[in-house]
Amino acid sequence: MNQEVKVEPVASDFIRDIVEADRESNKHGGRVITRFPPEPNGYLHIGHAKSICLNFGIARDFGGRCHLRFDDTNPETEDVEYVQSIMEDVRWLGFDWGEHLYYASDYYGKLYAYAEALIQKGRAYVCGLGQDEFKEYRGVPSMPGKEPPRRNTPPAENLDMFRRMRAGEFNENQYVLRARIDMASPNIHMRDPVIYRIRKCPHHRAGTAWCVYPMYDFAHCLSDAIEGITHSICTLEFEVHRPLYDWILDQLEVPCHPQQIEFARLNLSYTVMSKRRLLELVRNGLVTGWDDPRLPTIGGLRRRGYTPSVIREFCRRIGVTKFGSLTDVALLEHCLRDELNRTAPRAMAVMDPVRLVIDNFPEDRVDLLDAVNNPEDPADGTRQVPFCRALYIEREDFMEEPPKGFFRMSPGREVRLRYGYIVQCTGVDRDPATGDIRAIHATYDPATRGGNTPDGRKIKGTIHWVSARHATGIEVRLYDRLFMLEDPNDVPDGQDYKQFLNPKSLEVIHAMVEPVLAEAAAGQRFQFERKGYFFADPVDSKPGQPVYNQIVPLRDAWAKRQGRG
RNA sequence: UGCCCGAUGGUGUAACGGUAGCACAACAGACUCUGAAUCUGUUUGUCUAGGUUCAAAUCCUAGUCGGGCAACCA
Repeated sequence: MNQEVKVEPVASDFIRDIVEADRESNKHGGRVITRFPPEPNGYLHIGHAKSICLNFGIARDFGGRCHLRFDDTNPETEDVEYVQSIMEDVRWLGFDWGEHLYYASDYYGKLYAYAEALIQKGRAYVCGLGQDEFKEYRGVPSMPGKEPPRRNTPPAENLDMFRRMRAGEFNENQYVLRARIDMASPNIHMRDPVIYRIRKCPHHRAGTAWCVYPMYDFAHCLSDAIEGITHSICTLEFEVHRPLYDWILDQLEVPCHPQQIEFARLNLSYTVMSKRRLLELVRNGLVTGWDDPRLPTIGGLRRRGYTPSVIREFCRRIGVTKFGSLTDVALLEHCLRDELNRTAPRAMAVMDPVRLVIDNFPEDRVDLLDAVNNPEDPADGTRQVPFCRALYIEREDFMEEPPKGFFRMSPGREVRLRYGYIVQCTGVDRDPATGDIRAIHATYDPATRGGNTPDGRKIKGTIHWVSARHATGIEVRLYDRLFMLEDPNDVPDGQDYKQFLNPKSLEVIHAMVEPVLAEAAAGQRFQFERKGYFFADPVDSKPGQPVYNQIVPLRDAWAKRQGRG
């Protein structure tokens, strides 16, 4: 296991209960072996993280192991590019498969032999029905299917045909190998499912060694058995496949018979999780790529500034059930704030700057003021922040005619400049043409250096600032939810989910920041005081010129109150 | 329509026949050199109808609602 992985206690769930009971009854000789079996045809997202945490977490908690197995049985859609990114993402999440890296494609030889064994038992046959006929013979859920013509062909003939399939004598789609189960089964998956098809397509690992490829249902259960998996955990849509999973293993002489257990996949509010939709957003340029910080992909979350531990904590909190739920993204954001509050150093950045001139502060004087890096972590120490006559403050922190309850800066009132001085606003300069505020004027109280009030007077408002002379302008990207609809998978009739993309999901601004932020290295996280948590983008930052991605804003009771008013 | 699965506050989850609890969210207050954090408090729940039982969120039956399944995808 990766050093970084903390062993967080995980409350039990129905799957852990099963594993625990099996271990106590010595069902699998007390062993616990799980696997995470992605198909290398797309990038991982936070839904996969749930599965990864579950499978690797169970292995860790029960002293077992978890395999990483690429379920690469479809050469047409898979690619090594995905293999690489999936391994990177799993490692980044903090999990380690050790020696146990496997590929279903490495079992092609064994799987082929199992298929021949099934034929020899009279439990599989080569079928030459065309796609339309195939459907017709299969029937529909409410009506039984009927026997395909070759269903009762003797094993020897099927064996010969299957070998010829393998030898490349037939065209794609000309023949398939089918399990011989029950054409009248109420479960469609048991109506003689296809277990091998012909594909004259090179495989990203096996090359051109094969022109017959096993189907998921055949390959998956056998791969599990070959690896000695004890608990084969998958999502709910495979529930109806379980009888087939068990049937295949029961027909063949396999090393063990793993137990398939299904759980509900993760759905997150205001985003989409399906491969198809994610791909559509990327292909149509609606996001900048697979690692767009607005996407729930692992790459996107990493780029946004999420940490592996936040994702793990989130997965721990959502639990595991068989109920198809929609998890509120607010829970994810809570996990983020909870961790970042403890770990992120603070700094000041003014996102929408307006000039503040301290009229009684000497023109050429520079005060270096001590500022606490992280009030939640005294070990993080202090830094010095330069203070001058001309500063920038947040435009929204000044109101000429403040409403009730506003306690920032307004004419005649005192406000604290964080770690600076108590200042009193004396007036504003306006653009004579537009009436816009060009600068705010104030006087400072020299006795309040550091923001202290030796006379004990209470100052309600504290605002952040930067010294105009020492500030650096940098790019900051503010993110909001990708969709305006809580559940983009459930759009009103006749409408497309893409219509509900949030046009304001990305806003690029130029902020004025204090020196520590301008000097930061890519990959560093900060809390911009009173604003939110930000991450120096590892891709676009340059030395001395970081670009910040907003990870998550701070909660804002004032904004909420305004929104309500 | 056939089969499979599910249903506990707004959301996510616990309670494994014996006091419906936790977290997020929301709301109110305290505190505060971040309108953050922290602390305190409040609101809101067992899908319906029968049955079994001293006792049902839990077991049984039926219904309702929701999800899944009819790729030579996984």
